[in-house]
Amino acid sequence: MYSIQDVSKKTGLTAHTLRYYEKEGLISGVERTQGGFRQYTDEDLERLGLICCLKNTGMSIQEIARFVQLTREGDHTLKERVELLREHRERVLERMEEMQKHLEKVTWKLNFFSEKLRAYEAGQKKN
Amino acid sequence: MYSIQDVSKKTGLTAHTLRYYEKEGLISGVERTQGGFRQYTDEDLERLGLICCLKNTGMSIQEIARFVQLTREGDHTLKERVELLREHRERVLERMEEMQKHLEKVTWKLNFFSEKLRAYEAGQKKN
DNA sequence: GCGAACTTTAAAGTTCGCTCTAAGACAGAG
DNA sequence: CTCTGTCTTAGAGCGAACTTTAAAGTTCGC
Repeated sequence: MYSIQDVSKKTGLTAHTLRYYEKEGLISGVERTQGGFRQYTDEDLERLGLICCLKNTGMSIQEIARFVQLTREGDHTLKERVELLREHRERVLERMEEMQKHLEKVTWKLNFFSEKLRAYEAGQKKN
Repeated sequence: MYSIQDVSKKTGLTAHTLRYYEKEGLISGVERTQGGFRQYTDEDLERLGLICCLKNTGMSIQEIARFVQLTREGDHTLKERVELLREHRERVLERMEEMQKHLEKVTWKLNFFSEKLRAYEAGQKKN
């Protein structure tokens, strides 16, 4: 059992953000102490792990909430969940390809400027 | 010479966004007709191309504005520009690696659910 | 030279994903 | 017990990147 601070340290999310995620339906059913403090289980941490992966690959809070909702509904939503993940994966791959392409142009420009800089500095030295 | 609409079509940015970029210092010195309408040159389009690459790879509007500002200042800023691009490139590569890693976990989860779905559907069919 | 469609500006509004605040409850050390 | 620090909630605030609005000016086909 982990306090919200423990989980904050483990995940890198702030306690505020963890509460926010809970409010938005990203992580449901977190247990409480008799005093009302959150107590996260190892399973909660697992679930948070997937959530972070989805978020980090650019899924919106809303879509993640949708996914979590489906998970809670049980096995009859498996198909929809598979589709949701597949589509997400597809989108991410496309985005990464595009980024790759755009990064290449940046790299090209970087090399261009590097060369120009070399020439410029050579010119400076002469005077 | 291109109107703002022409450029909008060519770049995929809206006319609103183009004006916004200009206001934020991303694209400066666009010529005007006697009536005050923007007239973009091929060179402007070139510059917009790089801006889109930077933006698409996650550079903030502010940083791009900084880069453009340096460019305007002349060759003595070449070194700083090279550094700026190099750092950006480094950050992007890191981010892409991380995304790759997180996407792998998503893919793993996707396969897991696919398998579970197959089993579930097989179970359904039996009844 | 008229009217529809397009352009201009400044400024307000929107969405996302947090982030912070306030006010009160609770826990553990001494 | 009391003190200090952490927890709770609802709700306000924030920064980024647009997006929309309003009111006025311009262009162009007929």
